[in-house]
Amino acid sequence: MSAHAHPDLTRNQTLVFGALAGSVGPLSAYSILDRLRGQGFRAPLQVYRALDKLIELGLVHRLESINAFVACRQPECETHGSIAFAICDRCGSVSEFADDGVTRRLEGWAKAEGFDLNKTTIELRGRCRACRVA
Amino acid sequence: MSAHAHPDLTRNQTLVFGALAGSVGPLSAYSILDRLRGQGFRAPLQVYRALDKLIELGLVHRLESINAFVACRQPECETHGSIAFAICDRCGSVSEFADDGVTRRLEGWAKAEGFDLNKTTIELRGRCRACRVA
DNA sequence: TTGCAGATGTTATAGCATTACACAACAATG
DNA sequence: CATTGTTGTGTAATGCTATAACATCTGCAA
Ligand SMILES: [Zn+2]
Ligand SMILES: [Zn+2]
Ligand SMILES: [Zn+2]
Ligand SMILES: [Zn+2]
Repeated sequence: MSAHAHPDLTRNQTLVFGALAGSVGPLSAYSILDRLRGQGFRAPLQVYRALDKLIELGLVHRLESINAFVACRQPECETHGSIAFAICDRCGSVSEFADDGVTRRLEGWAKAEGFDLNKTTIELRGRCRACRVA
Repeated sequence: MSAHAHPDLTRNQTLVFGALAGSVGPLSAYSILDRLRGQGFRAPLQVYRALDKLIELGLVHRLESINAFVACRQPECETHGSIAFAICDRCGSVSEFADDGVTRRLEGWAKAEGFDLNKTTIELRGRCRACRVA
């Protein structure tokens, strides 16, 4: 399922993570809600609260440019300073990767500018190899 | 005002760009709308349509992680493959910068993966030098 | 027992963005 | 001139994303 240990998730957190882990692509909070109505979910806040916790734990990432969420699929994700995502605009697939060279340069800029860096968002939009020809 | 030439903008485009260029920080589409009600703006679409065009022209950038927009302030912005933004979570200030090393590495990854790269989003969140101490 | 922290349930509301349709201005074509 | 196509505009309605506010419940520690 995941490259991470799951430190005692609650029921709601487990359900939300399961929805994401079982999906091939990213899901919006509202589509997660719809998938979990059968399990008793009724309001967006149930999803958002679980997502907040899962993101804090590093099990889930938020894709800022499409307002959606994915289960982490990068082994040793948190050992890297920043993570990048490549999102296919045609099929919706997401590739997660780390490039320490990119991280070093961005952290170098921050240090030089006195910017206290908290979180880095790197998202590539385009067409994946499979969709490129089509 | 700007580092760019302004190729015959329409009235609405001029007003929206003026609002952004005259603001110290980024603005949301709805706060732009509020600022332009006195000039006859009535609906969000008037703002979004102007923004679409201004972004296409490279005069304005969208900040994905805060759903807001800024006037471009980077000289020769479009000569770089990708642009990064550092956003202060306390005062809202935004620094725009280009790092060709970062661009090279991300483009390198895309080429190696066969990913047809269309747009790159790089956003740093944290505290600017001035807010870091406070 | 009491108190606290974290998680949950529910309703309402706020904030962001697009769809759909009608109309106006203008240039290019024939 | 009449036609056609393109781009911008105005307006209303709708849809999608996210949070505020308040009540309740659970488990655990003092
Ligand atoms: Zn990850
Ligand atoms: Zn694809
Ligand atoms: Zn720029
Ligand atoms: Zn600041």
